[in-house]
Amino acid sequence: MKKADSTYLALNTYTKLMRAAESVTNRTSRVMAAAGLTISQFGVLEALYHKGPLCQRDVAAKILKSTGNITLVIDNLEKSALVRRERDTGDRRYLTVHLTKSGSELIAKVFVDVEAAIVAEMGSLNGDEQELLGKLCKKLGLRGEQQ
Amino acid sequence: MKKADSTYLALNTYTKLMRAAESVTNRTSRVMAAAGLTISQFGVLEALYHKGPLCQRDVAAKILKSTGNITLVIDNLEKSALVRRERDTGDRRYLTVHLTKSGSELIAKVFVDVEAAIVAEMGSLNGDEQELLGKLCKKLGLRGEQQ
DNA sequence: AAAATATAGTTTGATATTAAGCTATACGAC
DNA sequence: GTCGTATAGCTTAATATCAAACTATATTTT
Repeated sequence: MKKADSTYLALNTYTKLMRAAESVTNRTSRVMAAAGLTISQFGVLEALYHKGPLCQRDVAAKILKSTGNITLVIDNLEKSALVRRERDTGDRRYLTVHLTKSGSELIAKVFVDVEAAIVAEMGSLNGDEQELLGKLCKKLGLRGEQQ
Repeated sequence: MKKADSTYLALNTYTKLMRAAESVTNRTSRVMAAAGLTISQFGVLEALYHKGPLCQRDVAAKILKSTGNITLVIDNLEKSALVRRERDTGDRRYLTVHLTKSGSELIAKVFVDVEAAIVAEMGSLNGDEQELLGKLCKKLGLRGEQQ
């Protein structure tokens, strides 16, 4: 394969990967928006829902965002009374973030809907195709971890 | 395949797709950041570079963003003297956005670097794998167009 | 021609996001 | 115990992003 061809193929593949990810994200985020949640807010609630109360640093690590960002996202979730902060009595630097009752109820419902949306999105591929896509994506993603 | 299994597979595939896209984006955006450009700014400059002068609406359509957003991005590019706006003499509602000399020089250089970064990213897959990934992603992406 | 409608771009208000610097707390070394 | 360092979280200043309301211009209807 000539250099020009391989460059063309790489750019083409890149574009399709980005479009697919964007397209899937757009549609799943509509489900979140319908519940009044942004993608980040959903990410935080989901982390708390599946891992239990976490300190902000762990929340940040879980959804791969900066701690400054998490402060704001949790501020907004707190205003909506979906989470509450609790100062750790042992180490007072830590704030543990808890789901409130209404936060817990909301995320339980929205998570099911988002899950269904993702399954629907992936429905354009059969099982074998999904496995294949997963493997190829993993190979690409791994590049990152190693560097 | 049981429902639980197919749901699990779909969620798993989704996660890998997102991670791969994120990982590739992170690394290509570093190349842009090194040149002092954000992803959006790069997108605008690249559109103008390959399509010639465009009105803001067309720029917005090209990079799939809202027109309100484009106003700001172009404001910032204009401050950096990388583009200039020109009021259309025929239909005065239109502003045509042009690359300046320095904008043109910058994007010519940065585009080559970004292209190289993308080729490097895709390098973890061989040609056949890239074609396969492209096909699978296209199937996923298409869902969007049809709806 | 005047009124209604459509279109291009801007503004506003909310949220997100990062990097970098800041405060408060904790902990280990001396 | 005090000092230096590390850590958790907050703040600030940019930029991004959207939706919705708005302005200016153009076009269509009547």
